Amino acid sequence: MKIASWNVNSVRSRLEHVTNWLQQNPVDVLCLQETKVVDADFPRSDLEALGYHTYIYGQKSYNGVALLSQKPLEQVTTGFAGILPDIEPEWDEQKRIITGVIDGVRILNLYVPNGSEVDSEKYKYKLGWLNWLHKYLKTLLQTTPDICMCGDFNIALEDKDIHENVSSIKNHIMSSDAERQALNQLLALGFADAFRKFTEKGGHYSWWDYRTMSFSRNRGWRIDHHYLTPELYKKAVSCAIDLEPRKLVKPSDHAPVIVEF
DNA sequence: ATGGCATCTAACAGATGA
Repeated sequence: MKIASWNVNSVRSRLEHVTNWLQQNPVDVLCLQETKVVDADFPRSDLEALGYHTYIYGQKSYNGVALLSQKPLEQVTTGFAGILPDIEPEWDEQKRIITGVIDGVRILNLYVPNGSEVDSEKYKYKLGWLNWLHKYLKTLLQTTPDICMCGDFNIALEDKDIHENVSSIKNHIMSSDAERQALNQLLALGFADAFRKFTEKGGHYSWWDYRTMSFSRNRGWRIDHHYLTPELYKKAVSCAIDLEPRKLVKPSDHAPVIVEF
């Protein structure tokens, strides 16, 4: 089974890239982030025409996640409230979580808040959001032991996941100590990085800033991840970043990442 | 130190992203 994750930075702006990519890369499930569209305007029919079932959780202008699956998904849930029904509704005002089950595997598609700048209000929101995600995962693991947690985490866990021209990594958004600690606490529940099962070296990135020709200079960050529970991690046979869509005209600033298990 | 670039909104500048 192949599961891909791709922050498309607007599914409507990227529709042609997404449909072309799916035709060339017929994955079982594609997890999209930053769809930036309300559900009524999601380009559902274009994707269904390729044989994909669509499960969407969007909002106006910002955020938004979706699952595209060749086979129908079971037990689809959205938001924190899908698993934590008592959570305050404000934590789901930003649409960042959608999940579904395929062949007994829970696919968890996340768009973690960006955080803006260290110590900003958005940064505190990011850390609070990750704290709720910890509770969410603990609950989910009680009923679903096999989880593929993927998406745009907006966190680079190790220095080698960041290009060498970033100064003060420890105080930078996406690599600060508190962000890494929060992510490590999630992983301590029993998740491992699929990419690192196959690739030890740094220099592999999934996001490059649009500005300053970052992509052509490979000044990027690896912030899009597939984290697997133990049985899935054992079964994983590959995990790779596809650079091709990032080379196109008007690309997303993220590249898709694909895991196979 | 700043802004670079891209997307969205009922905009023509500002918020957001990372």
